[in-house]
Amino acid sequence: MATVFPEVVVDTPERRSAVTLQDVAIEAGVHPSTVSRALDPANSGRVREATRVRIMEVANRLGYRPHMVARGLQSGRTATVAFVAADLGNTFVTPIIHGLTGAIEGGGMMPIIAETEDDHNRLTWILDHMLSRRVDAIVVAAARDGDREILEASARIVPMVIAARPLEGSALPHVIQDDHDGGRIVAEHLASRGHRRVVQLKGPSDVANFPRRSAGFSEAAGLAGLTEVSLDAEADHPIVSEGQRLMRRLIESADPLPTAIFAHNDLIALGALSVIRERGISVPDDVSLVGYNDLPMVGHLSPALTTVRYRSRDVGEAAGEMIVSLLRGESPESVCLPAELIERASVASSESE
Amino acid sequence: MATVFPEVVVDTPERRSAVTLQDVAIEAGVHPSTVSRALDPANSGRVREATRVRIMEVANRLGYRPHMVARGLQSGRTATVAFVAADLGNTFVTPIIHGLTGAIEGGGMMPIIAETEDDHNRLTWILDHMLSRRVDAIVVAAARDGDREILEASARIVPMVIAARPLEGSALPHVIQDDHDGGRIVAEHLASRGHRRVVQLKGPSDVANFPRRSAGFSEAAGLAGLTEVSLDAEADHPIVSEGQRLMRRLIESADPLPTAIFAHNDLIALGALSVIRERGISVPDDVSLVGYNDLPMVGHLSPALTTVRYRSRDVGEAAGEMIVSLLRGESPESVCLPAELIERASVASSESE
DNA sequence: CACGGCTCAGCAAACGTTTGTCATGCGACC
DNA sequence: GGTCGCATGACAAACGTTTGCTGAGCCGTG
Repeated sequence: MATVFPEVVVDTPERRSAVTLQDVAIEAGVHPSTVSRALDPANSGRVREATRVRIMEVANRLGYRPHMVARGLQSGRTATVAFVAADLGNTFVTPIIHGLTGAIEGGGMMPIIAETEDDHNRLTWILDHMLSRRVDAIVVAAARDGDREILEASARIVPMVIAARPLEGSALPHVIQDDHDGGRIVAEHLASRGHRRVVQLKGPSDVANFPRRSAGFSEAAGLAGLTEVSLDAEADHPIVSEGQRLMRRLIESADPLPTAIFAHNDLIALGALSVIRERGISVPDDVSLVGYNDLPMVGHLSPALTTVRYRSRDVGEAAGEMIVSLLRGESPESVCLPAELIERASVASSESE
Repeated sequence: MATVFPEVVVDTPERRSAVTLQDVAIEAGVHPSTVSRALDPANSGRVREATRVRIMEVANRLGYRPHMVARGLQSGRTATVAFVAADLGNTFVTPIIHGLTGAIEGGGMMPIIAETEDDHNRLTWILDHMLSRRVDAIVVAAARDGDREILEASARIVPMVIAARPLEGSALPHVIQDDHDGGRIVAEHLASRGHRRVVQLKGPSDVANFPRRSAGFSEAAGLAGLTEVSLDAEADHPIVSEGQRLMRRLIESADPLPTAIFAHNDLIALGALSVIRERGISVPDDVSLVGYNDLPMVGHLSPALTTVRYRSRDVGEAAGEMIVSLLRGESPESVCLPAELIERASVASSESE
């Protein structure tokens, strides 16, 4: 049985602009290497002005476009930065990508994205893949405790910056926010509003941000004489449903409820809030609530959520600048951005004394 | 003046795993081409089983990692998909990237990201750059009216999918949502709740979603006998501050206010809401408000925002699947996802009659 | 007038793969 | 027993750049 149209492949007439450096060279009557130099601002000094102009004219006329893959093979640089996130579904990461993109695009670099889903094996696979792609650098915003070795191994091959999530016990360059201090200012804020019994809804302890927030909070709480109700559970992931789970557990186990709750991030706070509401409890009249991250829009919640601002765009931008610096052969300082409390309506004064 | 340490460059001992196909070949005592075939599942049939096993053992022992840049140069494929967004600051895009990544990573493909900032010249530059990088396909979620020609020109060179924002008058494969119908269901909902005088807070008309929403709304409003208060302005960009501007203008120009407002997206709705509040007007008691997109968290606003759900994750995923299909040489059907109204608390019944 | 140095451009060797073609050796079939 | 075909693997030519080296002219200087 014969195929109807065996050679129907002649479907794409001029697919892939085939014009190459070679073509330009021939048309301009020079050698390819001369074209290469003429087109590279850094080397165009090695070419006579008249020749350069002629070459550029030809290049434009022919619609020449550099072949970055070929260039990458020869030069070893791909103008590509890997960005590894934990969860691309989290609105927290867009601003990081935004900042990163802005910081690196000046050099013609662009980010290439992957997502670990907080799975160590996936992280390993992704790093391997990124190394195969010969990215110029890697930004990891998905570090967890068990990931240190694999990350440091990769960092020995290609420049790496740890962002957003600290990597405990590692000397890799990083740009993070001061979570310990973030925890502290929350505790002090609650104390200053007269709260005495407080509780934390903790994020997963293998993501270093959360133990740090926890420690900062507990230390300051102790100093301020607060009593901290302990909950024998932490969130498996920093997401809404886990916030709901923790909040239910708290309601079952603590009677009376503490007067203030510190949720380790806004999503957990949101989950807690929904459970609180469905039980007919009022925020902030019956219980105060503090989140973390200041996600877009939590200022418009009812009540507007008091939270710690996390400047994720700045984190992405700083990470990008650090990459650029690293690539220049410099040794940039790690960055630790300050935490900042955003006071809104979800914390009330406690009349408990 | 002599440089202190001229040859301090010996700083990176084993930077870049230098082990190449060549190395594996020598160690295994075969020709590089044999290694290449042995490692490629599609061609490993051309290699004796025993040889294949030996080669793989050597490759593992040496820690061989394929050099995707070299492969890309030879094969013409880079396993890379360009994703072009308008504004990476918008939480709307993360889910799109999420869906896209999930759909293409099966084939080892990864997205490379850029942002137009709704600037035609930037779009042009980005497309050029992506073509230089020899991406295998491009997903554009940033189309505006004036972009049609440049997009179609690029689409002649590399497979392209238009996502999220329709491109009026173009036959390029696309995956969008039915904005016209979205506008319709909003109007019908308002009518069914007894509203008679309504108004639109329009998004920029060069982004095709908005005229479509507008048309769908107006047609259905006409059919339902609603009178539409017209506002002689539209948002320059679909962002909060523009929503505020439009709302102020509406308050100045319309007396009395219509009983219901259709904001063309949630951000505009949010801006409107903040102005409404600062004037002491109540939503939904004095005026009802509908948004569009169902951004994460608008369900937790006060009042919870009635809005049209935009399944941006699904859009990203469908776009990714379409890319995969296109790359297989197929001709996938364009996708138009249905709009769905999410009724919440920001729309009340009107007792206006 | 010769020679040193500078400017300009060509030559060719990489960079690490993939892939079409060719060579060898073997068993099988007629 | 000769030829055919198949399995296996080597060879070499790409893919489109960049870059160190070489060399031809030219100018100025001694």
